[in-house]
Amino acid sequence: MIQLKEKMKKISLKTIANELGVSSATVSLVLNGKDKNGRVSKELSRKILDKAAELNYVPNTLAKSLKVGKSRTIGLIIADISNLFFGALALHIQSFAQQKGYTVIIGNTNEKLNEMEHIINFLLARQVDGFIITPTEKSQNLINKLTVSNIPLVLVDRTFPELKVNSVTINNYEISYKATEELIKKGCRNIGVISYKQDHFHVNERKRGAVEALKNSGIFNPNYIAEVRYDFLKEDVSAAIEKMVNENIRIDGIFFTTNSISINGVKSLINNNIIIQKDIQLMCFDENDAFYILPYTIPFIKQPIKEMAEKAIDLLIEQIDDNNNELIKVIQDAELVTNEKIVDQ
Amino acid sequence: MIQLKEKMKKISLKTIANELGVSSATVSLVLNGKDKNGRVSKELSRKILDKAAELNYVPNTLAKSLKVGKSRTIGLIIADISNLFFGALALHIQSFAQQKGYTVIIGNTNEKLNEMEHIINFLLARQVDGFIITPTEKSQNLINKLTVSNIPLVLVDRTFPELKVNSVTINNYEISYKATEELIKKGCRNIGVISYKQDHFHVNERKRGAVEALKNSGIFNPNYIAEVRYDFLKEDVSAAIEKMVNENIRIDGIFFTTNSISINGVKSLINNNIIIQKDIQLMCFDENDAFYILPYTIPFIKQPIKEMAEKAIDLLIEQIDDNNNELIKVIQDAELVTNEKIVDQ
DNA sequence: TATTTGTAATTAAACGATTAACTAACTTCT
DNA sequence: AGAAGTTAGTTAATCGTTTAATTACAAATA
Repeated sequence: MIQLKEKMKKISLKTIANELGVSSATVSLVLNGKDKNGRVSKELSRKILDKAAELNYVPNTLAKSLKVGKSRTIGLIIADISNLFFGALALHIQSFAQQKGYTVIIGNTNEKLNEMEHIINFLLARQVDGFIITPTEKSQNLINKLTVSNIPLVLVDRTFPELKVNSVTINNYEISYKATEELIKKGCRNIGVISYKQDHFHVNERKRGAVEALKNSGIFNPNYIAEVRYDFLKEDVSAAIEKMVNENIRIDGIFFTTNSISINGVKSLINNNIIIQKDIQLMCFDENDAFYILPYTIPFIKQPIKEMAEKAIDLLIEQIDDNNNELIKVIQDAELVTNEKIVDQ
Repeated sequence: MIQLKEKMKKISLKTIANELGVSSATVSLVLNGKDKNGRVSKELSRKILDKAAELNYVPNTLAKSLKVGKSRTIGLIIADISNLFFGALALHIQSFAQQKGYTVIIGNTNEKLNEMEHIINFLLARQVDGFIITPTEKSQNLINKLTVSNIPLVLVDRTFPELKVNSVTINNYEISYKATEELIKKGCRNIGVISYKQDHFHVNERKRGAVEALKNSGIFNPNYIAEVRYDFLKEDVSAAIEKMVNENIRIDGIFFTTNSISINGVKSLINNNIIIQKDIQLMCFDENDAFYILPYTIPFIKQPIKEMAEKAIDLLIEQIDDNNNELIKVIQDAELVTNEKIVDQ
């Protein structure tokens, strides 16, 4: 026997209006709380509210968005969602957005420019009210196109300093300088720096901060500066570590400029039987779950992820609501976390 | 000087139609590729396509969705997005959905029933075409409400066996039985099991599988079975491990029934100076980044996350497109990964 | 009494797209 | 030549809301 699917009739404003013998405008007014100062009588309001509940009315957000020209949706474009930093960032952005009544649609670019372009167009078609973006390399033109179109936009974590675009970042140079000084204070004299071989302003700022600190202490050694490729992260970090460890003067400290580099660096050190915190002092970027199982804390630079998320949402919604046109570049301070327990072995 | 925001006029079908002096219906036909077999002439098609490109036309998905009654959006409701397993699941679901032309809106319930209800209503208002859900405890009624409303739905990872609802899960009982046998084969005779004190069918099945294996080998000991609370995970796991380790007959193997328990368990063992793979053999649930830095691989049960994601999307879209009414419960086989390197110390 | 004010609703257009039904002008066939 | 078929479009309704403008009536004021 063929079972016909019961075509559950959708409940709309009109359904309620018809059942009550009123106009759908009145129903809309009541259901949106705009029935104050003599728009709709108390009794009718009550009846409408009751009927809506009875029929289990669910408003159609699409129709509303179409009418009012705002979708209360924001596009979040992340460079690499499998990276824990971005995952946490996305989580907080979503949470803050929700608090403000916005939905977030997440897109992942995998650090690819063409994917970024594709996702932006896709989200534009979905009528997002604005974007929060961690831009990929060389996406200046794409970003620029959005800003000249007056589309609300905030870059986060990364930015292009030459562009007139709102951003929320941390003080990459300063905190890296300070973090490197911390290694020096601990007595390290042969300090390595491992960074990406990429055109990312924020990462290069970190490297610059570390290098400056080393130079100002007179212990800078170009042999100890390594650059790894994003697409060969594991191999390159491993090679860099092994080279540093086998130099005639052995390295006694390393500064990693990103969390992905940090994780692979720590793994390489463990594999090479270098005892962290004894043979070598480390400074990582970002807190990391991968270090959770270690019996000690590796010093790291803690980014104010939650605050960045909140600021980004605030900036964006300000632009959306007020059509605020002024350019704002927020720089938030990262924090050094060094409360390590010394490993006892 | 006040700078007036230039009210960038939105480009719609009508804009194109007007500029070309044709009807918007024709434009719609062409832009949707429905201009075949004598609907629109070659030249006009060309002109419309060119004009659309020239004006940088972006279709309004909201309007389309409103008209056709499908949003090509699916709601993904995750119990705990900070959990790596769910993160990976979400990533793959999103990726497969995108391939099929669907957008995913993710909601996070934090394992809370009322948040789950709230998110479902929110997404219903956004006119999602269907749901993929990892349901929280005691959400049977909520799930049931969706199914009786004929809303396309697939549960994933977890399910309620008593409910007539589509699901994609793994063979929790069987793989746990097999995994425990593996520990026994390695010579373990005092095997602990740490699981959640919760009403989750899938986790309880894992526990049942382990317990059955132990019983069938005649080495079941109720003292070695621990249940921890979700909200006090760290403390409870730590206490359980310490108790097991300090029993008069020391434990020589542990089976963890989830990845979060696994991580905390491994951390506790390391903190207690128990040498994993020497003093004790482990079996974890799920691959885990937190173990990435260890110089050895801890045996684990690998869930086919990608395949689960794909199957879930396929099932859901089938329901959406074909109004397919038949009940399907997919059970996929998990895999035992035991290719560990022995730690050399 | 005539006018204003206040209260409680309705009307109707609009948002941007889709699509069934229709028209009009040519071709082709018998 | 008339009927039928093909080609190339248009018309108009519709999806579910919102909202400015309007109406209708009652009460208050001049």
